[in-house]
Amino acid sequence: METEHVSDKRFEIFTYIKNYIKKNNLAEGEMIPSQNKLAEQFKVNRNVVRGALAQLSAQGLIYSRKGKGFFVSGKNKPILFEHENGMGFSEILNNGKREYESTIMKYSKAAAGITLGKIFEISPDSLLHQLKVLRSIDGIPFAICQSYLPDRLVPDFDMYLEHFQSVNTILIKHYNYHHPVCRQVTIDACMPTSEDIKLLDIPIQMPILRQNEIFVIDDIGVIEYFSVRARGDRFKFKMSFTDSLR
Amino acid sequence: METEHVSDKRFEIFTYIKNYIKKNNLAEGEMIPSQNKLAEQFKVNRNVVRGALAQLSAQGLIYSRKGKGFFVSGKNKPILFEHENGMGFSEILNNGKREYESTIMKYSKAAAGITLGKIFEISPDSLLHQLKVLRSIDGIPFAICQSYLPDRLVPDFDMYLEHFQSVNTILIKHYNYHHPVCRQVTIDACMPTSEDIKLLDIPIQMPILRQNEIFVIDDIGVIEYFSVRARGDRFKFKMSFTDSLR
DNA sequence: AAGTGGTCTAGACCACAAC
DNA sequence: TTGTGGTCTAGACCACTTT
Repeated sequence: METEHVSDKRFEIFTYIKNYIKKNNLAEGEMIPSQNKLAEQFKVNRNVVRGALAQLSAQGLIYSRKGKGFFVSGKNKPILFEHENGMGFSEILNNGKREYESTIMKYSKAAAGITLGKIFEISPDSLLHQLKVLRSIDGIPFAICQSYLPDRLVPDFDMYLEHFQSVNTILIKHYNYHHPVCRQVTIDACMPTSEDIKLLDIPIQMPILRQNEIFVIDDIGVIEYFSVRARGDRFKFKMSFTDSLR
Repeated sequence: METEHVSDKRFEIFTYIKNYIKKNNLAEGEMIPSQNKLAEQFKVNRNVVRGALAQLSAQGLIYSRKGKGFFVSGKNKPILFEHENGMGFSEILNNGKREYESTIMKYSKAAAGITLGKIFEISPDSLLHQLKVLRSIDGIPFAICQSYLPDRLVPDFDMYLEHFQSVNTILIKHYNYHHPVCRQVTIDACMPTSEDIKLLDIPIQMPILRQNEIFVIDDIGVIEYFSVRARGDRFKFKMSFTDSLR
């Protein structure tokens, strides 16, 4: 009764390498045996080894460098995001006392369109500042941030983009706005775009955690629509109800 | 100046198929050309076609059935989860008026251990009910739910598992507990385990959204630690601060 | 020059499904 | 029987890195 007949050498090698890393306690950056070595050791074709390595690579456990070899990935400790009092992305990074860098990727001013128009409660023709920023932590690209701000509330916003740290800083420093608060957060997962893969340096199947936030200022209205595409392996989101429930 | 020299037929075919689906407006379940057809059409080896198909499959755009072919995946509309008042998983499904099925996968009673002991503020030796449930919506497996409940608060919990609907129902109906409220939520993304892949019927690289919740009852303490592993492509998480900020 | 990963070819055999 | 996807072999050529 032949049942299944799963020889599946690929899976065997896949499991072997996972255990190999654990057993030999390989640290980040240490090399694992080459494709040729593994092919010889398991008496299989190199293509089979490559299949196993591809699977491990897609799961983010290893990465490859042409001409060098395959290496163990870092543990990528997740960064905790707490939403208790409606803090923004930058404040969370600050409060966690993490060193972070912000690089402006793109700036433009364009019509809101229907979807964004609804969020800001303005006509689709109204102008929005659109700012794309790459955030890195410990030198590792972490998130692609996209901010939208209504032109009427922050005229000449683009004049203050030099030495950019965060949108919040600009709002407080140059416009004397009170601290904006987060009104709504939405989170889901999605597959990375080719831009995500390039900028965040992740494998093509690494999940992206997408977080959208709407920031408001009392008596003024929606000041910012903020959308983050963050490395799923470094993103941890937490909220507590302790205050609001007591 | 040769630059790059990326022939990359795989990527060419990958893009072609993506456009093919869009252009021909293929609906869920419709078949795409076979590996042999594509190999012949592009004058490449079947292995190259297989590489492109694997990438599309890993991204959840297509799926395959042995002996039949490759087919277009469904759009998998996300299910929205709102956290305004500390509702639980089941309530959210109920409020959304979605038909859902719960299948008990496993039940046991075991010592809490150190980690769970801390959450429940009990000794590691104390017993916990441990319940694993598979939730499906519209017949599609959606999430694997793991519940932990302290034995001392819900003795004979396992006696009420027939015709199981939700833990909440049992707590209210059989123990007369007030409605438990959520105290804390944590969310992150992770790669699926082999169990996730099997039970949720997802590709091996499809991200899992993991949500942990701690439920408490006033003056009684932590009643349930709830951990969901949900299909990332069907999970959308939302919270609003409207009430607490006004 | 030798070793590494990346891509591709040509072909074999298998399990499964439909006719 | 034919066509489909799944696995694997054997080997070629390329680009890149190290010695």
